[in-house]
Amino acid sequence: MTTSNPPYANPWTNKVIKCQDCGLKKLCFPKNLAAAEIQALEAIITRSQSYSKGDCLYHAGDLLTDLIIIKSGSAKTERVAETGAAQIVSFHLAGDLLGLDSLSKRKAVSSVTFLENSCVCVIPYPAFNALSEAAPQLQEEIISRLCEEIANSHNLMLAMNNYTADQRVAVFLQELSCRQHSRGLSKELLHLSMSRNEIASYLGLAPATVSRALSKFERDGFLQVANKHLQITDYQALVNLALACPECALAAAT
Amino acid sequence: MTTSNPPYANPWTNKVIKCQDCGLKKLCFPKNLAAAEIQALEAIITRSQSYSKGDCLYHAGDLLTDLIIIKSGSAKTERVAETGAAQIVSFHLAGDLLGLDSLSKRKAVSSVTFLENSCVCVIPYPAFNALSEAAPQLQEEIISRLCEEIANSHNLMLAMNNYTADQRVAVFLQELSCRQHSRGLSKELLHLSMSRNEIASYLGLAPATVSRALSKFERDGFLQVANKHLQITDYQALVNLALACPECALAAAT
DNA sequence: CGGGCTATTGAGCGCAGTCAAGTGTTGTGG
DNA sequence: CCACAACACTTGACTGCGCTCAATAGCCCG
Repeated sequence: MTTSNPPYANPWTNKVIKCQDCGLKKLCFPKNLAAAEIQALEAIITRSQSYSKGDCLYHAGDLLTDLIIIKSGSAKTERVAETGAAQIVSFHLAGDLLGLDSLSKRKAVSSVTFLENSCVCVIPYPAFNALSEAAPQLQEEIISRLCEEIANSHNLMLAMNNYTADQRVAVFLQELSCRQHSRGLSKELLHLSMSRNEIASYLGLAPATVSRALSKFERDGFLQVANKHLQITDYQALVNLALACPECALAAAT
Repeated sequence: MTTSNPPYANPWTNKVIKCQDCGLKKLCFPKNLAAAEIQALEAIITRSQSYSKGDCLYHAGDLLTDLIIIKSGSAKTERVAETGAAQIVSFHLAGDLLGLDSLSKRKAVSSVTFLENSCVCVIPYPAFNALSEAAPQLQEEIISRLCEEIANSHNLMLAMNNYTADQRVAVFLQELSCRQHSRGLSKELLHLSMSRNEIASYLGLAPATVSRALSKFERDGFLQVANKHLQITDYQALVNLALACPECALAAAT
């Protein structure tokens, strides 16, 4: 799975990037940590392992040995029932922690797959646990992330149960827009790394319904669709449709 | 909200019940803790505050100052969107921790309401935090509970998106049956503390659809319905319909 | 015993799913 | 670099599940 490039180094530049110099430091795991703690983290992080589009980080049932953070790229978390029914439960962007739902068991309850070529930072659990004994803020940060994940799930459930197909797609776009924005990217230009199929699974819709919604938004004049490149031309119209979705507030706070 | 009875005492017997003597000790928060830690917990727990059916523990936005555990009774967690759309995201039974989704912010993102007359144990956050510095197992336990909550949400999402109305109701009954069973109660006799309306909200269905599903189960001969008292007469038939729902495995492990 | 609420059941309709055909896009090998 | 194959997406027609609305029946409280 892992393509072979030197550990501890960015595969593009072959240079080691420290947390202090990382573009994600305002957003990523260490955002609330003191300088000394970040320095301690530096010592145990393996940087910039890279994966290709479609690579699987782990499957349900795998043993987990590390805390993984997306440095660049994106991923999906998918849950599969014994019946074979599958459900994408979250999309992950740069700065997100992966495998939070499996943290306590150390055994994956879902699978994570990369949606594009991606790099990750790896923190081995033993070293992390040793570190968090000295720095309780690390545990706090983990707990905070877990709470966010719960709140996100609940919001998604609310949307799935109470909103129409069009509204759900609007919520999805708004959420993505907010998350891109908080990463310093444009609010209006969305680059989807996931397929229509994956969006449909996430929102509990049929793929055809997602297509129809996007086409409708284009007809209604507030979105331009060019395959995976979307442009929101009237943000307020989108928000009106999504009706002040709570995801956005959360994503903005992240 | 709180009815006035002496703190630290069971309102029925007026006797203080220690964690060691509590019927829930196999299931409740301290289940994985060492004797010394439980003893330390004892010192900071306020026991047996009681609430009446319909009482609200807290509303979204309220400041949270304590960790709350249901000692007896049941409750629901409800999330309300700015649009007014409401969604019940979980039902809580004895031994459950309340307000996990609001833990990190110390400010409720959802509201908790009791479904019947209930008693709770209260652990003030400051005392709890002080204690967990000395006993990291406490933090571990919290993290474990949070992970379970995430997994539960994801399972529910999966059910809502992939299962028919009948299957969802079957999943709900099976889940409840498992949770009752792990609390030492019957697997077959279910006593619903929630209304059809609340079940419908939880499952993302209309109340009428829940009624219809229950009537159908009765016609099909594996369930007897007498208002809030249900009896599962063919458990396997129910499981076949719910198709090995993952909730059950989780509830059994709790 | 009556009032109010909750649950059940029926009739009809609409949203979104399914199926299928057609179009566009991407990646691969000649 | 082009041709082709495989795949992803769009769009249309039709169907059906579950929602809505409404009327009736049952339960629980004072």
